[in-house]
Amino acid sequence: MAATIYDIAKKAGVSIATVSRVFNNSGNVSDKACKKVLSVADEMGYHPQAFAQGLASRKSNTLMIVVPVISNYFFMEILGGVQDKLSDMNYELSIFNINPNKDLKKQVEHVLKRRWAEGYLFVSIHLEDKDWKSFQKYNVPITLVDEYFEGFDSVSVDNSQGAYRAVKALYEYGNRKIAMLSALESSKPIKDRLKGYKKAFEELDLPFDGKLIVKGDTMNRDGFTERAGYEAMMKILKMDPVPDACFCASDIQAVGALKAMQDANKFIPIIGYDDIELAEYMGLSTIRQPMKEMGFFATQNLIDRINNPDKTISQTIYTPELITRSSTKLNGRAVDV
Amino acid sequence: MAATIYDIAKKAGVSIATVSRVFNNSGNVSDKACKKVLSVADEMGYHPQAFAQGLASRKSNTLMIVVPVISNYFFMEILGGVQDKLSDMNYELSIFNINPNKDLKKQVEHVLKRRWAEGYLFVSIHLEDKDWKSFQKYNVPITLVDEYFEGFDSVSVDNSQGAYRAVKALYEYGNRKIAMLSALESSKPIKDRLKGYKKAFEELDLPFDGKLIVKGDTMNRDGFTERAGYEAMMKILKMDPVPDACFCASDIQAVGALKAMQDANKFIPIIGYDDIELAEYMGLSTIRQPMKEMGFFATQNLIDRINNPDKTISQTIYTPELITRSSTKLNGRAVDV
DNA sequence: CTGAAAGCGCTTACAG
DNA sequence: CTGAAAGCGCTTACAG
Repeated sequence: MAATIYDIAKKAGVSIATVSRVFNNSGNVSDKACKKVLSVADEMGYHPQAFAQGLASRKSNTLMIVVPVISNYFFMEILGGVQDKLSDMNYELSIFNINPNKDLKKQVEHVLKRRWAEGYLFVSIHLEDKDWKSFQKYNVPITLVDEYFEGFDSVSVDNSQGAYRAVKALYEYGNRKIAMLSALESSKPIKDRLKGYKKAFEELDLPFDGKLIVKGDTMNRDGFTERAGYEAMMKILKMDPVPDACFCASDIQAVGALKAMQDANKFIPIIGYDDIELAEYMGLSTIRQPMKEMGFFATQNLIDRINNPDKTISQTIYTPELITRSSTKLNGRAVDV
Repeated sequence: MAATIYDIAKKAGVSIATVSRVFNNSGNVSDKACKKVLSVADEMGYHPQAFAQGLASRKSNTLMIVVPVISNYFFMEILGGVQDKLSDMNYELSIFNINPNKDLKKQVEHVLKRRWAEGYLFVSIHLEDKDWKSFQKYNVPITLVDEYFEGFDSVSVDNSQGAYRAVKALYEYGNRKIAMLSALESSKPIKDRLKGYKKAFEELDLPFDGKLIVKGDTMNRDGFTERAGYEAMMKILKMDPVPDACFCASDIQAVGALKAMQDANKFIPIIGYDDIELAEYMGLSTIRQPMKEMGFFATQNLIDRINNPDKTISQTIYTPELITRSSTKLNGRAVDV
């Protein structure tokens, strides 16, 4: 059996209170006692047990990040930002992966009830306002990322605005028949991006045509995959006439689309969405979401709220930015390799 | 203040033992009592607190995954496999991110001492045998991924063999001057892949030339980035004469290399390493590491050990597989777009 | 099937 | 600066 605080106290000839003080840097310990405790602890390989500390102090020192799909690029970048913020803070990080086959609301509620963490970061979890509202009663710090609800801090990007900018840029390059390479319509980001796409058509006075909105057949990860992008672009290239240009709902789909164009040997200008690291190396024009910054900022926000539960709720909305690279530059000419 | 087991017990007119039994499905509770407890709990939004359960039962129901860099593709895929395995198991998952600026061994030891988890998955953590050995005294289930030590279960890939196969394949396609696009030499995977590269040269009776081993200048993530790959390939293409072909130490570097070839408008056959999802869409030939399977299997292994601490230690070594795509097909002809 | 009670390993006023 | 003691919210033999 591993050593406990009692073993250390006995061997060091002090009380458990003193041992506790040493490990919590709470001061009020003589140099001598401190050294003795530390050396005994080191010798016996002792360190306070996280769970006992958590229970006694009523602080878990843990943040939990709740996500729907763990291996997607958006989440990876967010996670990177979270880690950057956490790197020199004394918090543990737990990940809760939502099971897509079970009830979302129940899973979220369960997580909250267990009181595992001191604060929760919900990433890309989309619920109705009334559901979010019902969680307020748990009275625990929550920050929403890529989602919006007035009762919690949130950090998100204006998806509609992003799509709008993409279409408008394509238009300004001289394109008129602008397709959208979409994904699962019921997904929140797609809904918002579709909205922006349509808004652009209205403002630019372009004739709207539902057939220009195309998605792939593979719908895992809600269709945000290279494969789905490939499939969709193949459909687009088979249209007659072929659209002038295409707005892709995500970079990862755009990667598949690029491949499709190569295989079909037909090229149209495209703009992606996200600005994942790869985009630069693929020469992909895109709408940049500052994912890492969002993760960093959201974490900071959450920690601030933990330390100050009464601070004003803040809604942070980033406006996505157009990044121009070569994928929009072949505009106008019919490129055949 | 949130409800505790006492509140529920009182309101349901039973003892706390009964409430506990209900939530632990330990049976021996009358239907009536069970229903009553459940309805009261639901009404008061009660669920047992994880930390108190953990302390009392001496089980944390948590697995911890320890990694050096959180946002790299290898880790992402491993994590995906871990989650797949965990999805219907009753375990929490914590992530511990090693801080590259602090002492590695101390951090690992600290993690172990806190006894946060019931089992630990170390991913790409490379220590000397004597260090791993010293951790055996903590007597806690540990599975190593992408690392080998005889005292713990491990799951890894034969990196030397993988590199060997890549070079041999390139050779069989008729190439003789085969470069290696490398990364930080002190990184364990690079060491092993270099070994395989050299072994192939010997066996194939090719003249070894250290100048053929090239790396980029950017060394974040140990040089496993698109940028480093781009830089290195640019150097390779400037060599006189240009090498016939190139083995890239990772797919992500190969992506950068592909871009470099495009920008320089010079193409040589290349083979990557990993088989990340993108590889297929880039037409990148590669050496496949079954990352997701490794994560899945390692997790299963770890859970098995938690349940049966005395089971025989197992070392699982996957042999990587050559996947042929278009990036090796332009062999022989001098392609200029 | 049920409850009283001890114990898990800590923290933290409180009194000195 | 130090220690005795209560308490954190559970689980789990034990006795019935």
